[in-house]
Amino acid sequence: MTEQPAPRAEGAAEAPGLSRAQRRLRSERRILEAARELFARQGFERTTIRAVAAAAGVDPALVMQHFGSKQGLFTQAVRVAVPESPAAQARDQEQVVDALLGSLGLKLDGLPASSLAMMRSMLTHPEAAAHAREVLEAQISGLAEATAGPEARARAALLMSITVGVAVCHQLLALDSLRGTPQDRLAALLRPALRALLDEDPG
Amino acid sequence: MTEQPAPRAEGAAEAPGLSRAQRRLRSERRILEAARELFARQGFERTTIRAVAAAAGVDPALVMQHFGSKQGLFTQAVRVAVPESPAAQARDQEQVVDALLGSLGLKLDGLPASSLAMMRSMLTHPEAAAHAREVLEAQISGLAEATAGPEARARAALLMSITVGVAVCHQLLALDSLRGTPQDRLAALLRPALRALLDEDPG
DNA sequence: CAGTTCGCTCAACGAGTGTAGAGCAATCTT
DNA sequence: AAGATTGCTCTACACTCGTTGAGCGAACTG
Repeated sequence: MTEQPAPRAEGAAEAPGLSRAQRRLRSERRILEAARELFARQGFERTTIRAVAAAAGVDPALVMQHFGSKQGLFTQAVRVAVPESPAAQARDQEQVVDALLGSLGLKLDGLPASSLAMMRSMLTHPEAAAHAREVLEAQISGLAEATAGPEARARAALLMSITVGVAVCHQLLALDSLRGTPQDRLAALLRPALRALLDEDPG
Repeated sequence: MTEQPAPRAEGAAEAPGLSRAQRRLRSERRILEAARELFARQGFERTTIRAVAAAAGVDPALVMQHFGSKQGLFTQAVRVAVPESPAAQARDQEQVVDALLGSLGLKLDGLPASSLAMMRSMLTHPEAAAHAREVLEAQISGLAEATAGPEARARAALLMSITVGVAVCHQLLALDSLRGTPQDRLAALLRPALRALLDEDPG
């Protein structure tokens, strides 16, 4: 019927058996989770603190209290264990290719929300761009070290660019032509291209 | 010295010999040019009409009068002759590869501001995303038709994804590892990878 | 040269944003 | 059980944004 006017959910009545610290932690997690999802879907600028708070079932001011500012919330939401270079412990080129395809989110069920949030905002939000550059350059370094050979860094940069491109088109733009193809087929088609960038040939 | 308090540049004193229609057109062009540059640099949401107007040396209200709304301005700024599929009149695979590398902005001196504006905003602005999908799918169709072979559409989609990825990383993120490599070298390194996606091999 | 047109600016509104401070009520302490 | 602590909400401020309508003055028309 008529919607209950939110019975003054004092943040207390629900979840009866939790301590104050536990409830605080639970709120923080809920906010972070909601923030990641919204940042991943709409990017930094279109995501409002009010929307995050509403999605988390919480007052906007609480978000400020926990994370200091919208930027602080974004930083926390995006900062997760920085994925080590996809080729950290790869022994041969085939393992490098496997690692790259894995980091694409083609295998498994997509990339984590935090990664999507960073990617979604990296073209419009300066801090996200800086973070993206940092992460990508680090991965390129690892990749270049693993591949060696002439122009290793340029090759590695192109490999990461390809990864970014496929991730962007598939996960963020959701191109039908990509979504309509099974992920293992995409990986299979992509594999020779990645191999071609790893091979040393007389250019 | 102290800056002149803008001597009431009535839009008339300057450019003495132009007719009203000519001045109107000149204003429109200036606004569009400023808009393209700002949209390309900061994306849709961070670009304000006030900033565009200031960059064009014009009152914000004039922008509204010319383009109706911020969205209208963006649409006009981004709508340019849709680039025909990079492989429209390609005869063999090598010409397809050339066309792809060309549409990357690696050759010449980068992509036009209108393309950069669309790319910059395509992850955060729904209209830009729709436009990007439309353009990319069209190019994929043309590419798939030119390449034929098994799974042609998936291959074409991956080719466009690679193009997008390199363009994003090079033109928008400005990754040092890419900017530090001559563009012809990047093209040369990329070529075998693109070829690998065009070749039909038993997968 | 008088009257009209119109490109343009000025000033302002209303909505939405990030953010800060006061206060409540449930939990923790003694 | 009384007091101190604190997670949380309410209210509101200051600001910026897109957008609008009135009006000015130069360019056009006769």
